[in-house]
Amino acid sequence: MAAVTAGRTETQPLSRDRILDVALAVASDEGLEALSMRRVASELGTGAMSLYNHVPDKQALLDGLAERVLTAVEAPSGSGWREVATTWATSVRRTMLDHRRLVPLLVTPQRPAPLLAMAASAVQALESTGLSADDARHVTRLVARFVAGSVMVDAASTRRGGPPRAQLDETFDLGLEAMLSGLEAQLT
Amino acid sequence: MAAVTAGRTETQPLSRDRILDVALAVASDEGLEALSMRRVASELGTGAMSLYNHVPDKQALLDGLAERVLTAVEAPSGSGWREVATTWATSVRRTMLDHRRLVPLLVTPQRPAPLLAMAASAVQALESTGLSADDARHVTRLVARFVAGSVMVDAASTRRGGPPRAQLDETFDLGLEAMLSGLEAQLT
DNA sequence: ACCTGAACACCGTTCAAGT
DNA sequence: ACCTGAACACCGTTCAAGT
Repeated sequence: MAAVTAGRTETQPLSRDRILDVALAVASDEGLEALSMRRVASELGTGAMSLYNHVPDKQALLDGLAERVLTAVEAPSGSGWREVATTWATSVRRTMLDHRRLVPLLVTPQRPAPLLAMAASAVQALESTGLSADDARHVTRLVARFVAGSVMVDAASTRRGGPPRAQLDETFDLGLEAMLSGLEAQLT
Repeated sequence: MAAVTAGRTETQPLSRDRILDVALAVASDEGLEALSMRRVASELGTGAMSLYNHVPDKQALLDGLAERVLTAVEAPSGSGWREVATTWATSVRRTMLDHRRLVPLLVTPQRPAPLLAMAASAVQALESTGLSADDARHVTRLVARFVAGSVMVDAASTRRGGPPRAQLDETFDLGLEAMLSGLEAQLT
């Protein structure tokens, strides 16, 4: 909301960054349905067409939004593969739930989904703990699926008056633990 | 495609069922982006407003579509809880992947997501195998999350030239097995 | 070069008028 | 009662005209 108000100041020049700032504020406050080129432009005190000097089209704006949000995911760390997988999964989930209304954009089955793009770094981190390339891919693939589903469900249920966040966190932690224990038996 | 063509026959009266038939055909063939009230109406040889005599609004049409697709999910069966969980998860995934382009609608974090609605029947089936109510809910919650994430990822990757379906199936089966083995240790 | 108003081809839905 | 055309308030984007 603060960002939206700041966006109304008409002195600063238009830029991709300022456009993304406003787009993020609108989508966070009012949801993806409210995010239109015309709306972002009017928030910036200009016409829709002015945005096209800084962004090729709306899809590119959405991609930029997803990319910006996901830079907050911390690099996976830890010495054991389970620890690496856990910190990665937890960080991805926390980041996405920090932007509940953007979740469909972050997990969507369009384009090279950002979630899958991040998978490469997870695979690498897992390999550095001693896992084989095959095992690292296997673990990443399945953890990513569980995280994606959890984020969808959790974002949906916190929007309505679902269970408290603490309970969703606990369910996630238990599920991740179960998945990792089960995977351990499948490693070569 | 066949349904769309059949829809052009202008003799039959309009009905919710015929509208859903056409909507399903359009969305399956051309994706959810192509699905509009005006498009469905024109496919039926009438104007957009005629649809509103049988469907309150577009959201209700989408809900009807999701509901219709998900009736194909088989009732979970089996004597042990693992077998019940496996048949349910597999049936939900297969049904959703039979309608790849509808997946965002089926797993979306809006409204009482149909996936969660179906969860109640899974909980009941699990309880009938001897699981406690708490355990049945725990297993259902986590399996549903894994299934939702898997379907999102699988629908996205088969749309592009991703890995063959057989490999995605195997990844899913292994992941489900891992999840269930891990959950087994958490049961009371 | 960068910007932008008018215009085009769409949306979902309200409303009033038809049968 | 059921149906539906015109109209309203929106979309994203092209194109031509401005600076």
